[in-house]
This record gives sequence, structure tokens and C-alpha cells, in this order.
Amino acid sequence: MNAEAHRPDTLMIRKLQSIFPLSADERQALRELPVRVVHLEPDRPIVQIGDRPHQCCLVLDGFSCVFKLSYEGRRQIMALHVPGDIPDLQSLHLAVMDSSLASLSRCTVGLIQHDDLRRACERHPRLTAAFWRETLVDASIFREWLLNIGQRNAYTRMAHLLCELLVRLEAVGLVEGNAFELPITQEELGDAIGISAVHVSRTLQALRADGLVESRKTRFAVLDRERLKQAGEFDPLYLHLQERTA
Amino acid sequence: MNAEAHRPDTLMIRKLQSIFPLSADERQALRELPVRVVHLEPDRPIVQIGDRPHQCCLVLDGFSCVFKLSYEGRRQIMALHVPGDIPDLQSLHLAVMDSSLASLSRCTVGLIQHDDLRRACERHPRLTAAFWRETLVDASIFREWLLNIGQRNAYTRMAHLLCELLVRLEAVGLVEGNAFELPITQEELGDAIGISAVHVSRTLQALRADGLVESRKTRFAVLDRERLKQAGEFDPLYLHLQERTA
DNA sequence: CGCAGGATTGACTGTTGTCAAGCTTGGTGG
DNA sequence: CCACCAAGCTTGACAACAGTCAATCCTGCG
Repeated sequence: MNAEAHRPDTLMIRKLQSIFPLSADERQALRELPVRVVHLEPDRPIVQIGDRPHQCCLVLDGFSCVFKLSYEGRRQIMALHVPGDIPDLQSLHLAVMDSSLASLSRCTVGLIQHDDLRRACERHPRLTAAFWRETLVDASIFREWLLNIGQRNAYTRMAHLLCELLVRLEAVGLVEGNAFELPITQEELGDAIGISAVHVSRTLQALRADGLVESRKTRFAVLDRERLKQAGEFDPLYLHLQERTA
Repeated sequence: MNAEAHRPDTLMIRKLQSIFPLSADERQALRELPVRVVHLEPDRPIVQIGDRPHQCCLVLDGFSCVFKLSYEGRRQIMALHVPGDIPDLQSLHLAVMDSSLASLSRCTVGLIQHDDLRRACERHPRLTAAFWRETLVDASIFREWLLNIGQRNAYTRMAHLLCELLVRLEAVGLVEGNAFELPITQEELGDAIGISAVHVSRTLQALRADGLVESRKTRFAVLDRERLKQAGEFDPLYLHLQERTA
């Protein structure tokens, strides 16, 4: 990624603009937000369930996830975050974290104080709408994941997840051709779609055998977008991109 | 339910207050919202995926749900709504519905125009925060359901769902002793926790055999709250009730 | 009384999980 | 420079939870 894209404000603005039009004024207010940049190794906690954070986390580079553990220690990943996402924006209005947030890959994040965000929202009321909207899109993604995990088989789930990542990464300019980096393990992929690591391996092999994707190391290439969408029952409606508020 | 509880404003206020403290002024503004009351038979559509609604739906009596269908026609219920809930509050900021909303039981709902809600929020900015918070609690419930469906077995899932309903119905005064009405079919219960109707039957039998619940017709009684919570790995943290925003 | 929708039961199937072993690969240090 | 190690991936055998199908039973309602 180039230096410009690494600038916290640029990424956040790009992401917000993908779901909500911003004025020059509003963009300026976002650029002026004080951001503390932090680099993280893989699998590092960022915020834990039960915490009462006073700041939000903006993903700048790499991947993070929100997850919870069952009593038997099984992990469900509720969300994967791509650069530009604000995974714990909810903490602005929910005092206590109901899930944990951690880095998956090596990761750069920007920390923004709640107070600063609240001040920006007061001065620019449409920013409130923009941030609210972002949390609503997150909720929409949770709903789609519920459908994915609750009603679809492993093959379809995996195809769906890859379609979603392709679209979301494209929105922030992280897809080259049809390929993207996804530096997470098969176990983590499995925790995201509710299947075991062993079955992830088999499922990816099936997708490769069917000529839908290619994957070497952490690089995934989508060979046939249309067929992958079909296989994953993927309709990007739920991402609410570029929606006219008509 | 008595006449007072049936009044749209009373219920909504009670529900909002369970997650957010409201001033007398703010309560008054809610009472003044124009509400169109509608009665629905079971299984009637309220809003459909793809729609662009200009109003929100407040559940006054009975149960509704948000759901989507997979390509093979399997239905995932993403949320069950109890009286006081506003299932499609998201439509205030997301133009297009990403899931469908329908009645499950016979049902009374109140329809409130977006314009009226927006005006109330402009005049009483803390109402914006209250409504935003309600959508965030919904999102938190989606996350918990992801954990439930993705990582827990049928027995635990069912116990968890019953615990959640007990707590949410209690918050709006719809639990007598340890019992509540849940006038939905086993098939619908199954669609909510991602198991087949046949397996719902077996699972409820197991819960009854273990002395955790009793169910006759549509009436469910929790016989041992503590053991049911344990069985369902239930921790009400994610419902964000009565949270101090300290 | 008969019907329809829902619940239950039993038999069988199948997708996915678990376990354990072997393989690949990248990194480290002698 | 190469041997070794650890993490992650792959493979095969087997087990198990849950799905499907079909028959039967309830029960409320017309």
C-alpha cells in the first residue's frame, strides 16, 4: 500500500464515502481527528469482552476480527475487518464490550478518542448519520452471516465469504485484478464460517477443483466471479454500497 | 395485556428506557409521535427485502421476525421481536431493506413515519442516541446468535434462546412467574436457531426430560433458571440492559 | 365427526467433526 | 549453507450430530 492510502483519514473517508456521501467540510472534520497509530503483531488483543473503552479502533492495514468463545472454548468470529473499517464504533454508545477485538494478521490500527468523535458529530450532524449508518451496515453483514452459517453448507459458505471479501476489499482498493491478500489461517477462516479447520482445507480444495478460485499461501484469486457468486448465493445488496437515499 | 400496556408510546418508552435513560421531555416527544396501529394475522409480510420503506414498525403485541431465504428456500430467522421492539429501525438510514419482516403470531404493530422520527430526533438529540443505541443492541444480539448457531449444539442453542426470550420478555413485563407465551411453531423455532423442526421437537423433549423447562402448547415455563442459563451458556451482558454509560 | 396443522417417533442418511499421521514451508541458528 | 523446528496444511478413517422421510398421533376447529 502506498503512503497516501496509509494515512488514517484517507482510508476512513474512502470507506465512509463508499456507503455515505460526505461534504468537503465533513471530510475536513474527519481529517482533523487526532489519531494514535499503533502497530500490532498477529493475534494480539485490541479490546476485550467486558472492557469499557474510551476510544475506537480504525483498521489501517491488515486484518482484525471480532469474536467470542463458547464455554468449551470454541471461537466464533463474528466479523472480519478490512482496512477502513471501525470494528468497535458501537462502543461510542454501548459502554461495555460484548465481544473481543483482536488482530488476525500483522496489523496497523488508528485509535480515536470517543470525545473527539463525539465533538466532530456535534459540529457536523451528518457525521452522526454517517457513523450510525456504518454500524447499521455492520449489523446487516451480521444478518447475512447468520443466513450463511445457519442455512448453507460449507462449500456455499466459503464461496460466499470469498465473494464478500472481494467486494469489500475492492471498495478500499485492495484488489488487484481478481486477487487479494488474506493473511489468515484456515483455522481462522473456519471460525468465521462455523466449520472446522480440516473441513476448510477440503472445502477450498473443492472450490479450486471446480475452477472457482486459486489460492497460494495467503493470496486468493477469484477465477470466475460469476460462478463464485452463484456458488455462494452472493447478492451484494446487504453491503448497502452506494445506496441512493431517495 | 391491559389497555395501558397496549398504548404504543408506553411500550416503546418502556423498551427504550430498559437500555437508555429518558427525560420527561424526551418521553413526551415519543408520546406525541403519530402512530398508525395495524392488526395482523400470523405469517403476514410487513416489509419485504428490497423495499424502500418510509416508516418504521413498532411491535405492540405478539411476535414478529426478520428473516431471509437461501436459494434452496431454507429460511433463517435473524431476530425474534417482542412487544416494544422496532425491528426495522435501521430503515431510517439504510434506504433498501436487506431482509424481510413478517408477523409470526397474530400481531399488533404501530407504524411511524420516518419524517416524524427524524423530526423528533432533531428536536431532542438524545433521542438520536437512544435509537442508535437500540440498533446497536440489535447488532449485539445478532453477534450472540452467530456464536449460538456457529458453535453450539442444538440443546445449548435452544436453552440459550429460551433464556434470551425470558429476559427480553421480562424487560417489557410479559413474564408471569417463570412462564411466558410464545405462540410460534417448532418449525419457526428451528429456523431461528438453525435446526430442523424434527430436531426442535427432540431438543425440547430433552430439555423437558432434564427438568429445565415445561411447555404446553405455546406456553413455556422455565423450571430452573440457573440450570437453564448454564445449559444455554447464557450471559445477559450482550443485551446491554441498564448499562451505566460511566 | 372429520379435517388440517402441528408435534412426535423411528429408521436411515449424510455432512461435518475429530483424531492422528504425514507433508510443506519458512524461519532460525549452528 | 544446511539441518531442524514449528506452524500450518493435507489426507484418511471413523464417529456423531443433525437432516430427511414417512408414518402416526394430537388437538382445536368447523
